[in-house]
Amino acid sequence: MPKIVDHDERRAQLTDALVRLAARSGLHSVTMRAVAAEAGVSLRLVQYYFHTKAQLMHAALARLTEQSNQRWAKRIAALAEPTSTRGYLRELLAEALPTDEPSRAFHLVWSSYAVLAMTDPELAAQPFIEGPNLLEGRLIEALESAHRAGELRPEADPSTEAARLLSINHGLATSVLIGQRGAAAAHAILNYHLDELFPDNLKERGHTQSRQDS
Amino acid sequence: MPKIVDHDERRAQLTDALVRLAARSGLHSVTMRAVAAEAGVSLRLVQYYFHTKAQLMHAALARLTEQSNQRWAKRIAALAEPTSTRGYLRELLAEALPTDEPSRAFHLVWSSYAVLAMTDPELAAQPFIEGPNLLEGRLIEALESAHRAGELRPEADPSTEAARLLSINHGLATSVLIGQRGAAAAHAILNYHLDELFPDNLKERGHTQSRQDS
DNA sequence: CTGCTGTTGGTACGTTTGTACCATAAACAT
DNA sequence: ATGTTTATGGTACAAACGTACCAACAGCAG
Repeated sequence: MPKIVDHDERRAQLTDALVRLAARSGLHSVTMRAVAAEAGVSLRLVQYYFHTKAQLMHAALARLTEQSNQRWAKRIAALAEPTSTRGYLRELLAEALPTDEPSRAFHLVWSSYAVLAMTDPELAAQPFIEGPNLLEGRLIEALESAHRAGELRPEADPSTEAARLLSINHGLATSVLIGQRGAAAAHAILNYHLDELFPDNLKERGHTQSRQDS
Repeated sequence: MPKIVDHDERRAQLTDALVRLAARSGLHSVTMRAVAAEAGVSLRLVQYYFHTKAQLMHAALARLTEQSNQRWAKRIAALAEPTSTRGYLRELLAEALPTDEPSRAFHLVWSSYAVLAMTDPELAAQPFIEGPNLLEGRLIEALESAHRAGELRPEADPSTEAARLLSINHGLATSVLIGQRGAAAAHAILNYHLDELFPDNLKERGHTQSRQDS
């Protein structure tokens, strides 16, 4: 058996090229030829690894969510152990905001797919919504523990709070992508919301959550 | 001069057909021929009133925002005079949520345009973001008056609250469009937020805002 | 009626799309 | 070397796209 090539890695190169292209020129400008050119390979090779365009699109979407999950995992792993729930949430949501360039690219392409899925049942069946759902799971978990610890308002409902946070985050993300708001303004609004979520008069019991990076 | 036809009305028919088509099959499936078929006219007619496809797309976007503004104006005009600020906000945001079919169509098409605008500078220059901006203006206005009336938390900032409301609303809207959440769940979260915005312990001074439709 | 102008329908051209096919060169295990 | 897999090139084809062009009809002035 000659010329052993990692097919998955090759596919990753191609789907990455697709994402790069989509982030730059929009998902509508993604063609087999354009992807081949972006990846620096021949059109024939793209056809070799993805028999049809739909397969390529689906694979790119899968890789997109996979990369996003990896970024999240890395970010919370890099988080210092003794962190407040609030800091944890902010770190989680900061990744979900299109601040830096890779995050911006991700959100742009993901939104493009989301819009496509609104009218394409086959794409809607693809569980790429799991990205947000995974985030929502972590949010619920964190909020429930915070609620048990008495850091939240007593009448707060953790799962609803998680949904609200997620909605705010997505709304802010698109507003930033559209250019309606700057990244700083989005972060400010997010912090405003977290301020309300964690009222000051409840957390006056010497917590070590002092590290305040504005 | 023979055969006098209202050009604007004709254009409206065509752009409406475009929006209808885009809401059903996605903006990517909008072609000159498809729009002509949807409107029940010939391709030549579409070319006659819109020399190029870009003009047609821009006109449809303009009409979309115009119709949206009209719906808002009508909705708040139909609102009974003695309404609480909270009821006013809920009415305003209910229109901005893809609950009924026309509202769903509007959000779907608007999101499609928004995604396009992220990579198309010419489309981004088009001031179709004014729709949300107009809503934000009304929100700020209402929240400022409510703040002056003492219905809000004293430390609340009306303009930030407006931005937050708008973000929540947009996030909820897309989650409903994606099928991640039902319309009822979205409304519940919205009411949850409004409950927090207008705390009960502040409004216990015999206001006539009793009409509570759940 | 005759003729001009606004309006419509049909048709065609060049380009780009996804997909398909065939031959061939390069790389590596045996 | 032998043979199988990987990769590339070229070419082609039907379909759909935006756009342009040309003939024909409808209504009003003279």
